[in-house]
Amino acid sequence: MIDIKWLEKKAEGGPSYLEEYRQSLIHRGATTDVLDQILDLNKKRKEMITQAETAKSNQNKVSGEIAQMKRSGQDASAMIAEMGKLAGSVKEMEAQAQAVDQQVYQLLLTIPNKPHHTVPVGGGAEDNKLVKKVGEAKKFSFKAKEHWELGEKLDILDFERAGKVTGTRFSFLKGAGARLERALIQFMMDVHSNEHGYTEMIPPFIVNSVSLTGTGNFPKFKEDVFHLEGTDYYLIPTAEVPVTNYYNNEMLNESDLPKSFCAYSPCFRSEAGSHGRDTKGLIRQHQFNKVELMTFSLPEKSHEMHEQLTSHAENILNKLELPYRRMLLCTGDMGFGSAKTYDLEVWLPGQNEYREISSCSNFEDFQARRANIRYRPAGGGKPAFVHTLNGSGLAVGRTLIAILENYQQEDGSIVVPSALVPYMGGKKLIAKS
RNA sequence: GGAGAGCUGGUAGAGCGGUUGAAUACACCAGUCUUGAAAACUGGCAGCCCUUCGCGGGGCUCGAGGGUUCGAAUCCCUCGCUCUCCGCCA
Repeated sequence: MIDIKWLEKKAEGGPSYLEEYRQSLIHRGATTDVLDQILDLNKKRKEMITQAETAKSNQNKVSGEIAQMKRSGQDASAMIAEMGKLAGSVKEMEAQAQAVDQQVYQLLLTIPNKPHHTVPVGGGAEDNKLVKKVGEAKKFSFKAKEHWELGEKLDILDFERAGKVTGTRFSFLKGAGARLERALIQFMMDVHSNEHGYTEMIPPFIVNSVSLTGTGNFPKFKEDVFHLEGTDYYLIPTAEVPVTNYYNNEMLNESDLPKSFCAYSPCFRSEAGSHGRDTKGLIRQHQFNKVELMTFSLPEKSHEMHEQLTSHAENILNKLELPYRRMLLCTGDMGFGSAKTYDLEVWLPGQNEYREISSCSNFEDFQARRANIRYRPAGGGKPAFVHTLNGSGLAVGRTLIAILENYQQEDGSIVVPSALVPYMGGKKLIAKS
């Protein structure tokens, strides 16, 4: 959530002061009249609060006098009768002020974060900036196959039966495929907890609407998550939701920060609105596994932590020796709550293109404000919002795809990356049995 | 699923209709003492909102939401959560 005071202050400087933010809203597909609406309502809100509080103040004063009189044995019935008449209108004014306050809050929940100044301005993926490229796209002496073809031939992936059992965008992993998925989870969690210092976590895979509001999924992206009918429970679209809300409504100490967690979870996404995209294979499933990296940081350290977190995700790709590139997303291509996002894109020879395998974002105080996660500065002083960051470290299903496509051989067998061999019980090759 | 107990500040924990936004302790911050640290002592210390250039003033918040009342942390209702016991269960 954007700070209403920041918005107010910017607006005071004249229309030009908000121009940059307005532009970023447009790039993110939002309309900017919400801003004017919010600013107007906020003015009204302040007036009404002042009015209601003046009345309330008066009521409190008289109540105090009544208490005094009662204590000294005087008759206060005339005063009580008069206050009785006023009580209703005071309550009404309070309710009205509260209603406007709620309106402002609800609107604030629907507008995206402001981009960090290092983020390139742009409308879509074509304006993203290449930060670096690691590894060379492997040359094959034969035509590289796509993972679904490889997987089905090896009998380690089964989409057809998943369609029967559940529906489209689901899959069975089988035999060495299931084993490879499990090995990847284990491997990623080991690297992040042992080498990168993250505390591992397995969060609830179901959360409530408060948590989803905290991370920014609600109210705007409600249709993206699966709802458990008749409850306030939702399947998590990412472990980011439970892990970020781990400290919801809490006050941390500066000495507690930074706090970093790596969490394994399945992720569930309705993929509403992506009909027809990536319908084949494992790329876009309703359910997939992911290892998530999440950091609660001091505000002044968060961009440094962002670089670090991204490099931790990259480290998995390095160890698996998969070619990839890091993109800095432009204002128009970033997620709703992010101030700055790096995407890691892995090379997929079967599809002959780079595909996102991790997205690492710094939300600054956007989520902390929604979820009310603060810390008390070490030298004493006012509590402040923490900064939250997260990134995939990595999307497991897509990593499996990358391994199948990059490590394929002409006969359709798959060489197991050496870093994974111990996690595969010593198996070095996945071949047709 | 049944029965009971509880939910108060950063934490623990008093208060149970009217100077109680809340005793006390711990934590935290500042200071005295100390070569330094610890201990001891002294003082400070909830958050949010409105208002003010500032000093300050005002309002709200004792799990959440309603209600009773001139007035509610305290009484009533609904919901959520936690704990204990019983049942069931991986």
